[in-house]
Amino acid sequence: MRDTRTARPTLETVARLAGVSRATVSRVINGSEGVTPGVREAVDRAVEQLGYVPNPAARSLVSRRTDSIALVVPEPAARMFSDDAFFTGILRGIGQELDAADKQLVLLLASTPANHGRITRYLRARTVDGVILASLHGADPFPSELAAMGVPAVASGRPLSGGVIPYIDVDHVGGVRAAVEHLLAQGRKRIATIAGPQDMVAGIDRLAGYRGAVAAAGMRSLVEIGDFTRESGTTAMRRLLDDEPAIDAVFVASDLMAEGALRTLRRERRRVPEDVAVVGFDDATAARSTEPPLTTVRQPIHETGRMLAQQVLRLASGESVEPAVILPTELVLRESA
Amino acid sequence: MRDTRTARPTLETVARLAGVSRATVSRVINGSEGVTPGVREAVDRAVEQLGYVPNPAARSLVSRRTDSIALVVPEPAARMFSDDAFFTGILRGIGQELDAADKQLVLLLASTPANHGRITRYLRARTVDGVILASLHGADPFPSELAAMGVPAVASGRPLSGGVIPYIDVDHVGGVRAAVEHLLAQGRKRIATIAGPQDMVAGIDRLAGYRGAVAAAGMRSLVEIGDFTRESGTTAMRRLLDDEPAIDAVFVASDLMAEGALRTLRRERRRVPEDVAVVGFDDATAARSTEPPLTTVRQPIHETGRMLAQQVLRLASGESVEPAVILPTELVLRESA
DNA sequence: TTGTATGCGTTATCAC
DNA sequence: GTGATAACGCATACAA
Repeated sequence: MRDTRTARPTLETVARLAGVSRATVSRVINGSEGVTPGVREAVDRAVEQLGYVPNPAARSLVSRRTDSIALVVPEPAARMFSDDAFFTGILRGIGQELDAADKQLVLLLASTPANHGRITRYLRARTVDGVILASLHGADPFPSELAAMGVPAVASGRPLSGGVIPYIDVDHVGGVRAAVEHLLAQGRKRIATIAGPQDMVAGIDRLAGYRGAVAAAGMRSLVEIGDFTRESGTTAMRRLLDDEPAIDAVFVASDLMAEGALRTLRRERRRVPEDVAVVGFDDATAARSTEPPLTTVRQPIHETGRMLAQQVLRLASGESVEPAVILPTELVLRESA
Repeated sequence: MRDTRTARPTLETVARLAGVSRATVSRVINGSEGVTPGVREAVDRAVEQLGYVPNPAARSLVSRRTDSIALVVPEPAARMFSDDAFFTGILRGIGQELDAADKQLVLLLASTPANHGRITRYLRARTVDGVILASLHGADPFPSELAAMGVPAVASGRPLSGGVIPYIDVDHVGGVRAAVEHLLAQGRKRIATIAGPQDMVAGIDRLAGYRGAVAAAGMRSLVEIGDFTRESGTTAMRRLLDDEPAIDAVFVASDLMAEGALRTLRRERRRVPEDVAVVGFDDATAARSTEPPLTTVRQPIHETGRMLAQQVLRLASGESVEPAVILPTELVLRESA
């Protein structure tokens, strides 16, 4: 006989206390239809009294659901995130939705190649009902692997590897177009860009947006590539000024790089926005505190997280979802442009 | 008869293919001692051929281990993290250690009170082998709750609620002392501080460190309280200058607030470090890029994460650990002081 | 060294 | 409406 005070109660324990069968207790726990109110009450009391909590392993073993969703974060992404509210923003969006659906979040940090195998194995074991992919770099193998394994999965950002799984992304091109048009409306004549890395969707699409908008205005492109860090913004801006001193505006593909660019402009004694207008992208927290405050393209980070969770939950429950959801971006006017 | 091509293989499937019993396969999988090399090989081949992966639910049901650790992040913490590499740094440290131990990370975002109950239930269900608490705000109820439930748990940062569970923290006081002594060695006469919120350990301990070091030098304290945001640094610095124009140095309890303080100083035309020396705390990425670059107290974030994971793994495996581990901080000299 | 048998705590399919 | 009872997939004590 086991010590009832220390051993965790099971369905059986509850059933005995309530004077019913395990099956009935299970029905009450899972909110099944046909249970007499009186019985239901008795069971609820017993559950309360014993502090009973269902064993997820046992439940999952038979139900074949785990009630948990994995978020896979490749190392390059983790690094990118580290100086920006992007990661935590997405995370909180995801958390909110999973919470509402009573699902758990399992975080998989894909750092090393060894670890990659571990993750694949983990996912193959169906330890989670679905997967959210923070696939920020180019040749990410996860999307196709997951598709092949038949695991419900959605990606954050259009996977470069092709349309094998549904994804959520923001309207990079539209956002950049709005930015450039704003600059044009101010009468800016020489609009350059500091682009992001060209092996990341955000880098690629924002540059494409710039090229398109500038071409539409009959202007020439003027491009420097950065890597989304503040430092790269500083040096890219310097190169830009060297190449083309007549620059009167620059669209920078991230706020962090824009901070760096502002720094260079300050050093070079170019007034912002009088001499050179600057527009960033992200609407990071810091964009409010730069000098001058940064005009930037806001992307709905929290909403992206929520959407990711919503879609993967749909997939996990057998529904199908749109192959792509593109969330709107918005130009936020401050003082730098 | 089930379709062998779609159904996931089980121990049974592997056993048949390898021509042995389930028990033997289980032994091979779990690396038990006494198994004939030949048999082991046959099993490995079968596993490989079938792409067999153990079912975690079944395994956990019988073994009573889940091979996963939860990280509980209260909402205030999540918000704090959002503009700083702190969260991702801790996360990567934890990830690295859990990875090495082949454990999974379950992220629990404790946002709403409703959600709090959900989390407690989840933890009580022993769905994880241990818990890491990112308990950054004052009256966090989790430490005592977990202690009462007997769940292996460690906290990041000394829990204000008292010593109910082991914790990992950094040497706030020592770090601040080094900072103040550095300022004293420069001959600074009027050293103020911008402290953090006084319901967070980091806020409390850093202020205590400042008071101690200043008192030891026979000087008076001069304190303004911020909330760790850039904006609060800006306004606190302004108040400080109003109250005591003769200030020639300030220790700021976070780099983010220090950025704000630098901004105010720049506006007030005070040269840094000539007129006013500034020392921050954290060594955030941005500390390298401020103008001038920020002298600051570095805390070993990654190491903290690793230590958290190590300790909780020890607890989970039945060992006991020190009630507190304090990691060293280090003064990083740049140009602001 | 290997195989047999049992139980882990649920859910679900039956009868009643 | 409720109660037996059979899986679910694995680890392990015990036998052989």
